[in-house]
Amino acid sequence: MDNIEMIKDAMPVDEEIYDLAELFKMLCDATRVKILYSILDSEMSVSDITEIVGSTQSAVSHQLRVLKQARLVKYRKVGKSVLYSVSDEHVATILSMGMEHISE
Amino acid sequence: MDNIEMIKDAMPVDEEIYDLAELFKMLCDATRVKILYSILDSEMSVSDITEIVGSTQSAVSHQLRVLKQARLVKYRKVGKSVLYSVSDEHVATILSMGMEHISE
DNA sequence: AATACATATGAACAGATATTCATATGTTCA
DNA sequence: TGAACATATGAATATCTGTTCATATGTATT
Repeated sequence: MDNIEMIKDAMPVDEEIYDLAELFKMLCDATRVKILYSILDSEMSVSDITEIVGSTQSAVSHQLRVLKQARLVKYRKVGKSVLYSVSDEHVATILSMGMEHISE
Repeated sequence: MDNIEMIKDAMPVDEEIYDLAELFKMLCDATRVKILYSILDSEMSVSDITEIVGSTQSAVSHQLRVLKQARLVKYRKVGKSVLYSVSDEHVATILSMGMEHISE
């Protein structure tokens, strides 16, 4: 078996590749990264996130929806507010891996 | 100091955020992810990568340029060929962190 | 019930991005 | 030198993406 075939065999299947790319797609926008940093350690309301991120309420809400669909964030309603937080600790790990890479 | 201010202070500066998003942007396209997997362990020529990835020579070359600009891959010329490989082991780490996340 | 507040959402738009096609550049070998 | 091969590149295009604006939905308070 030649080298090319070996690499082909080791390659994740297409579905995994797409899912992986999809995950990173969530992290490739500065607004979304800021949102995730905002809610990494403690849950935050949309208006607080908006204030922290320095964007508009609408833009933040749209992006939260995207993150929600990707299951990267979870939320609970409290009165008029909705509190968001990251859905699992992998998010923090991936972000800090990335940070480690760029700060060389 | 309230919670919002604390989070704001812990937030990476904009430049870091953008660089981080930029890094993940390199990984948010299936073709680029496949290319990186192709050259994770051993260097490969453009035509071999093209064959492994199952795309066109032109598309692969364009994407290699993008990855090159982001310093995620390095290359050396050997005869008519150009052999590409990943520029550092962080790439593999980030990819496998991502894989770990999606395979839950 | 009326008002104010918090969040979500749809449409529209501008900018970014990946691919394709055609072709240029560069290298080897006869 | 000319032919064949390998890679790079520019232009064009179609698609995708993030923001904005306007407004809808939902909740609490009076």
